[in-house]
Amino acid sequence: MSSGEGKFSQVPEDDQSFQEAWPLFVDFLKGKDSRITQARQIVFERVFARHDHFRADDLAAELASGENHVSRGTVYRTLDLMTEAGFVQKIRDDDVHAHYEHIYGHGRHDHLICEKTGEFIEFSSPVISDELDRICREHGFTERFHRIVVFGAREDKKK
Amino acid sequence: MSSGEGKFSQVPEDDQSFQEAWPLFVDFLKGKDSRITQARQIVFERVFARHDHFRADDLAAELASGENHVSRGTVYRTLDLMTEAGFVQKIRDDDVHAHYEHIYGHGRHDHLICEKTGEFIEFSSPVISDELDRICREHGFTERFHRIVVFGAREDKKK
DNA sequence: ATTACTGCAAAGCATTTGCAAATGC
DNA sequence: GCATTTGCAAATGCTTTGCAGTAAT
Repeated sequence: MSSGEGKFSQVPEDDQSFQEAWPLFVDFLKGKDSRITQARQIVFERVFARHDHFRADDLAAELASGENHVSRGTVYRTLDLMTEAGFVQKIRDDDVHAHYEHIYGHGRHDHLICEKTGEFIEFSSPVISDELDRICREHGFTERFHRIVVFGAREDKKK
Repeated sequence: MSSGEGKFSQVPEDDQSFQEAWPLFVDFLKGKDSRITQARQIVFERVFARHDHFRADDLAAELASGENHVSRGTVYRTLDLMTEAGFVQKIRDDDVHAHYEHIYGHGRHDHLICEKTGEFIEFSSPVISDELDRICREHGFTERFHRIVVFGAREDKKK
């Protein structure tokens, strides 16, 4: 898909994130009396190797037929664990397919989704966060997390 | 895609909304060389009779076995038409099931979703809209529509 | 009379699950 | 050596679709 001006491309951030995050996931699993398995590590690593968002079934397909086989079921199961542990967030919307992205080291953010190119543009806004806080308070509501998705199109650069 | 030019009804009663909206849907269908059928009217009416949001499959199940039979396929097809015409909006999120709600006479709004009760609390915020506008502009992005969902829980009031 | 629409049931398809075999601890 | 996981594949469950009959124009 888009490959051009990757603003993160010069930083080996993903790899570093992985190095930092994996031990945390290990702890998480231990805390649940769950096991540190090869399949889980493969999935975890693959998720961190991906940039931005990805489709669950896409990842599953990729891993189901690579050299590091991980079955579809296991990919979905591991993605659930990673969500529970807070390493990925689900961003499923108008699409039937579940999308995920890893958030460790990124911080929460939301997206503008270009319907022409499928591109995901990240943004985050304290103004909106504050306002949502206010709204929640007003309704006696405690937020666990929120999701904002703006559908539309990126304007063409001046022709 | 905004609705209700100038005619801000003070009475957002569902029945009245239906009375106002149905002719507009008729026009929409005529404009597409589509037919005004009994099934479509039943679905349309049922949607307006519902308060707030509902699940597509729920509506389909209801109509598939009532006195006014409308088959599942037709319900889904009609819901698509209504979405295209702007009478309902899809609010699908963490759930596999598609949710809809009619927006005619309500105006766009977003939701706090209580994970304990499944309750949908509506809100709308000019502050957020303005901020989103600003963000879109900043990214050279044209919004078609957006969706904000806040997951969490409503605090117990008393007791 | 046309031709779109409906109903039904079968097909799609992402995701989940049951169970025997494999693997972590 | 046991319990948890994995890998299949079969099952789910919402949604879509093909087709023949039905209804709208």
